[in-house]
Amino acid sequence: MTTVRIPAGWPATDDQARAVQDELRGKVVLDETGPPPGTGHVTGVDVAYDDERDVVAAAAVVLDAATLDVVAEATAIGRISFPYVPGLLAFREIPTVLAALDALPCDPGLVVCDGYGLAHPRRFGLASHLGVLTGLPTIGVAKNPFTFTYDEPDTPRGSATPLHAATASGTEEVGRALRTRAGVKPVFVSVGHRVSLDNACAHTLALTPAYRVPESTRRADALCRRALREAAG
DNA sequence: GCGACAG
DNA sequence: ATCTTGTCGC
Repeated sequence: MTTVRIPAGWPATDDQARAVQDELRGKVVLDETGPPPGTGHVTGVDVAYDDERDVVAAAAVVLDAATLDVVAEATAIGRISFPYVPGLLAFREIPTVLAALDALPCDPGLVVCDGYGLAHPRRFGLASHLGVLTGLPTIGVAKNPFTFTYDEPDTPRGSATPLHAATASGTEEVGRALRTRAGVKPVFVSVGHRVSLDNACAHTLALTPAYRVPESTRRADALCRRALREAAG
């Protein structure tokens, strides 16, 4: 476990945070396919909070993409760096997540985030932000549709429909509602950095042989909760 | 102006 | 995210 400080110059207001997103958005790489599913490493990252005690715990769990076995894991503890504001989630999670990733003894490979990438009010969600800061290929797999709309995918696992964002001129496809378990609420996949949407969905399916949510984020979720307990609660 | 809104 | 008991089911 490592301890982190809030970076100097970290945004203090919503306006400052939005300005950072507008500035970094141009650095997102969208013309790469990303690593093939089932090869190399896939890393899940997640964060747990104790707002009362001002503690945040992050975890990064590296899986072998072929077997989904845990290869390595790391945690980090920090102070809460930003309140939860829809559209500004990254500023609350990133400092501690970066520290957890840095503490890993091996290459993370593809990073799977618990949230959105391109599917974001300014097209720069947590997965995009983390990708730009690390240079790693990233995708976002969220459990809720946020402000976006979608048609219900067909019942079978693997079925998908477009995730739409409302724009001034109409609608824009920002991701996909993907059924990872037959007849169960879909997850919402979007591109982060250096990965195509098709590949992001293929990875998500490879990571969900048994549960709706990717094995990577399930592992990271359990680990960061444990780290938070041991650090605070 | 009011409500909704990833985690 | 987090607060929280039991309960139905494999």
